[in-house]
Order: sequence, then C-alpha cells, then structure tokens
Amino acid sequence: MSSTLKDIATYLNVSVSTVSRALNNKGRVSDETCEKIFSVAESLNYRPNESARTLKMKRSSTIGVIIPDATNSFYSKMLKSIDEALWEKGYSIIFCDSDEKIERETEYFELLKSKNVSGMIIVTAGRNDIYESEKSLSNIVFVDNIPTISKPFSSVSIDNMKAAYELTQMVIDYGHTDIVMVCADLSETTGFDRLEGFKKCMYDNGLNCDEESIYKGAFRYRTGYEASKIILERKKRPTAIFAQNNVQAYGVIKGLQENGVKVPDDISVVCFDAIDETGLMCPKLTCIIQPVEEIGREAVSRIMKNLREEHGKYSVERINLDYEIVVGNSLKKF
Amino acid sequence: MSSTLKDIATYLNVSVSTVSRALNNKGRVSDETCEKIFSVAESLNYRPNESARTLKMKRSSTIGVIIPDATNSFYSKMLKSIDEALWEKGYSIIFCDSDEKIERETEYFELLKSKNVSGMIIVTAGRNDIYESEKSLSNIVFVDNIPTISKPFSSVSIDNMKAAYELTQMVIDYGHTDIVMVCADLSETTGFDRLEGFKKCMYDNGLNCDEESIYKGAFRYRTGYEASKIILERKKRPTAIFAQNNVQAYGVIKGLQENGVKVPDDISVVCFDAIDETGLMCPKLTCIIQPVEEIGREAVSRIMKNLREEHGKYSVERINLDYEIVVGNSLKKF
DNA sequence: ATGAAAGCGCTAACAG
DNA sequence: CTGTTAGCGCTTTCAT
Repeated sequence: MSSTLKDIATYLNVSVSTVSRALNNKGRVSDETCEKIFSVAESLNYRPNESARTLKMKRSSTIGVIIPDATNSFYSKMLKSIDEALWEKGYSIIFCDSDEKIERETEYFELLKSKNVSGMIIVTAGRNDIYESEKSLSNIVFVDNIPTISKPFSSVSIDNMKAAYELTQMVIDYGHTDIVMVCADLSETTGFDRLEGFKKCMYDNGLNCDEESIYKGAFRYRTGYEASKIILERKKRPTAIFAQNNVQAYGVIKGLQENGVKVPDDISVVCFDAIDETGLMCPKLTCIIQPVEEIGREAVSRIMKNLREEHGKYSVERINLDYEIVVGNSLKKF
Repeated sequence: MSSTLKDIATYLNVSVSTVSRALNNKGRVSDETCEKIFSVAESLNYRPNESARTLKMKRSSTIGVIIPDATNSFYSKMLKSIDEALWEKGYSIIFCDSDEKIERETEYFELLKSKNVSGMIIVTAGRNDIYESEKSLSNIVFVDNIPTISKPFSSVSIDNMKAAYELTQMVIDYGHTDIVMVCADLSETTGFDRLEGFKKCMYDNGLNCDEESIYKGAFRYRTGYEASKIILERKKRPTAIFAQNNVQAYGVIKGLQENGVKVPDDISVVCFDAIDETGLMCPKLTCIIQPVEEIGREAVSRIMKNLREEHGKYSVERINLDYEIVVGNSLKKF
C-alpha cells in the first residue's frame, strides 16, 4: 500500500490538514513547511487515495464512456480521442461496451452512477427511457446517436439528415435511380435522420422510395449481410445501396461478393463512417466521414466546462460539427 | 444523489449495519427484516456508493486495462472480450491507451494504483523498469507482450518464437529464400521472440539472415511504410516481407502499392494478427492469428482467481495459448 | 499559519 | 438477530 497524508503528517510532526492544504495548494501554509511536505511526499511516494477523495468530494476524476462496439473502428477511434483529451485534463475513463444492447447500456449507466463518475459520454444504442426519468442530465454528453427525450441535454454530432441528403444526391447525380437504404432501428436518431434525409432527397428528385427501398435492421454487420440477400432476390435489382453505417456496408458488400455481384460494377454501395485505418479495403467506400476525433474532443470539453460551472447551474449545448463526403471507388457513374 | 444505507436504516428504524448485512447477504438478519430492507432499497432506488465501499474494503470492483492502441483491431477486440468477461463478474474497466508510449504506460500504471483497482491487465509497450521495482505483481496479468523482469508474474500469450518459426517455414516452403522481417523494439518480448523464431528458421534452412534481412522500428504503421521504401531501394529485392504485427504489414503494403509493386505477385507479405472484421481487405493476409478473445477471457479469469486467494498468497502462471496460421492470398507460391 | 474535529458511505468487529 | 462503535483516507469548517 502506498503512503497516506497521515504518514507524511506524523513524519513531519504536523497535522494532516496542513499536509492536505499544502499538497492541494490551498494556501495558508508557510513556504517552509510547504516545501518540506512536498519533499517528504515525494520521497514517501505519496499518491492520493482516489476513493477517499471521491467519497469526500462527491466527485471523482473519472468519466464514464459508453459505446456500442469497441471493435467498430469508428468507435474505437472515438474512444482513443476521448482518452487522449481526458488524459490531458487528468481524468480517466471507465469503459463500457454496450454491445448495441439497450439493457446493457442501462445497467452500465446505473453502474457508472454508483461509481460516482463526474460525467459520462454516451453513444446510446437506441431508445432509452432511463434518460428521460433522470432528474438531471447535466454531466452527460450524448454523441453520435442522440436520444429523443424531452429534457435538456448536451450533445455532439453532425446533421445526419443533411449528410444523408447530400450523399443521396451524389448517388443520384451519378445516374442511379433505384436505391435501397439499409437502416438501423428507426427509434435511434441517427437511423431516423439518415432515413429522412434519404427519403427527402429521393422525393425531391422525383424518385420512387417505397417499401422495397428501405431495409430495416440494426447497426450490425449481419443486417447488411442479410439485406444483400433480400435485395438480390428482387426481380429488378437496385443499382445502389446506401448503408446507414460502416459495418452494415461491409456486410452488404460481403453478401454481394459471395453471390458474384461486383461492387461497384453491378451494384454500388455508399455509407456512413467507413473509416479505413489500414488503407487496404477494397472497394474504398464512398461515404460520409464524421470528424470522429473532434467529436470526442468536443464531448470532453463540454463535460469539462460543465464541471467548472457552479454547482447547480450548467449549460446545455447541442453541437453539430462538419462532416465530409469522401469519394472512394464504390459508386459507379453511369 | 441516490439513497444511502442510512436512508434505508432510518426509514425502517433499524441500524445501518443490519441493512448492510442484509444487502450483502452476510446472514444474521431475520427473514422478515431482510425482506423489508430489500423492498425499501428497491423503492428508494438504492445503489451502493462504490467509493465508500472501496475506501473501506481497500478493494474496488474495477480492473485497469492498459493497451497500446485502441484503434488497432487486435487490441480493440481484446478490450471488448475483457469487458465482456469482467461484466459477467461484476467488474468494470478503467481504460488506458498508452499510445505505444512507455512513459504514458508508466503514468497510467501509477494512476491505476491510486484508484485502488483490484487488478490490471497490461499489454506493455516495451521495456518498463517500473514493474521490476514493484513489490508485488500479484494482481497484474500481462498479455500479448510480456515484460522481461525477474520477479514472478502472471501472463497470457502465445509462443511467439514458435509461431514466427512456423510462419517463416511456410514462407520458405512456398519457395522464398530472400525474406525481410520488419521488427519492433527488440526489448519487447514479442519483437524479440518473433525475430528469434525467424532467424532460427532461416538458419535451419540454410538461408541468409543478415543486416539487410532485418528492419528495426516500432509496432507502427509508419514503421512498415518506411520499411517498404528502404526495401525497394535495395539492388536485389526480397521476395517476401514478414511484418511483426498487423499495422506494420498494412504500412508495408501501402508503401509497396504506392510504388506499383504488387502483393503478392512482386513481393509477398505475411505477419501477425491481421484481424479483418470487415472481410474487405485486399490482399487477405496470410498470418498468425492469436486467439485474442480467449487471451482476454483467460486474463480475466487469472485475475479473478488471484482475487479469490487468501490475502498474501497468490499463484503465478505463465499461460501460452494456441495460435493458428490463417492462409490468405498475400503469399506467392513459386 | 496550524491543528482539532467532523463526516463522506460503507463494513466489520464486538457486545448484547 | 440486532445495534454500537470505530475507522478506511481525505477535505473542510472552525478554532487557536
């Protein structure tokens, strides 16, 4: 066990409160004692006991982070950027992988509260009433997927509807008229907004957007994979598929390839967030790229800002950052 | 703030200790009171304050996890499997990304101690004397990359030397004689052992393995990328490159492709741990695949086992799991 | 400038 | 079976 304030105090024949004050730079300690205290703390290898401090202060130096899937490069990149930003502020992460499951997200949320985290950064896995019933969401920042609840909360994301609209327009401009969107749960705002943008764009271009143009599932590889099978069974196949996230798109392409369908020659595929750190993916997906690292950093700075506010009053902000459309080679031009 | 033991106690006119005993199933509480306590706890939405419990018990329900890079699919998959396994045991993760930097790993290590974690799972970024000077490594499990220190500690990994040897033999069997290994820091056991296996195999096959056959760098994309440039400058180019990890291999291939060199037609590439969750990587790398999820689970079960041991006595175990060689299309057969 | 004392929420003797 | 008590390590009034 490492040394405590008391160890330092008895060693120097001063009181613990003096030591505490000195070490926390609270003043009211003579320079001389202060110096001695620091040097003894150093030599005794003193490290404050976080649990004691947290218990007393009712505020820890930990932030809870809940993401749906650490193996998705989009989220792992976000996680890393959050870790980086928090590190600089002296905070650390309690990591929670909800595995895209709402129940687990709920349990993690409760767990984080009992661990007295100072804040949370959450990518919700979908509709979650627990946040609605929470008295205050002051130290929570929702990122990427924003819950649809009535009380005020902070968030960092992009304008998904606009992004989906723009990418759809690009697909249409490339000469496609029969397009299918692979969707996640539409009670999630990302899923909902992306579909809305898609539908609106199709409509604005006078294109058909019926039942067959919309495949509903989850933000999972499997959803994309299964969608591809259904789509290939159609009498008249679409020329393009718009997947709502990266792993859906991978699943779609995998399914198409297994059936000898070439991307993009036979069917084009576009999506959101096909981050490829390896540079080796074929095809290279034409997609919306969210500024995922900036999202992470911004979420951290939101939390830090609220932590600085006086107890009770805090600000709520809904931030939308800029995205970009990255052109790969998964979209055929007619 | 959520309710406390005291709230329940005053509500029921019993003492906190009774409530504590009841809620923790420590017995010595009448069924009747016990029942009442549970129901009140439920309705008051009681959640134990982890900090208080940790302070008292000197043991938390958190495990520190230090990995070198969350965006590397190998580590993110490991992280997820650790989270999954810990979740089942009621533990959670304090996540630390050392970014392959020893100094940061060191600071995270200290931080985790002051947070009173019950254990740590560490993928070390390299030589790190801090572990040597630690009095007891009882609740630490090193995975993947094992430090070279003299005191006893637990670890979960594979036989890297044997694995490298076998993969090298496969490359040789395919008709290659001029092979380069791209290495990381050789003070890391993975880097060292993989090189040893490579050298031994080359030697056993009567092949040359000199300075030019060994490129030294780090476990980074950049290392692979730069290695490719150097290798292409050689008068006589090798026919195969063995990268010590996945991201090095990606960097190598990227560099080769940028120079119009085809993999595997012109130069073959093999490596460790080219996990491809997308199924879309080209080429598909022939590589050693470590059972990364099993490694994570095993590490957790080691920690749990030591936590169960009586205070003071604990067992140390060095576990090597089985790996497999996955054949892709990145290795040319002559 | 310094110390004494109280208390954060919990657990664990110990007494009854 | 139940309550009293003490204390984990720290911060923070309040005295001195």
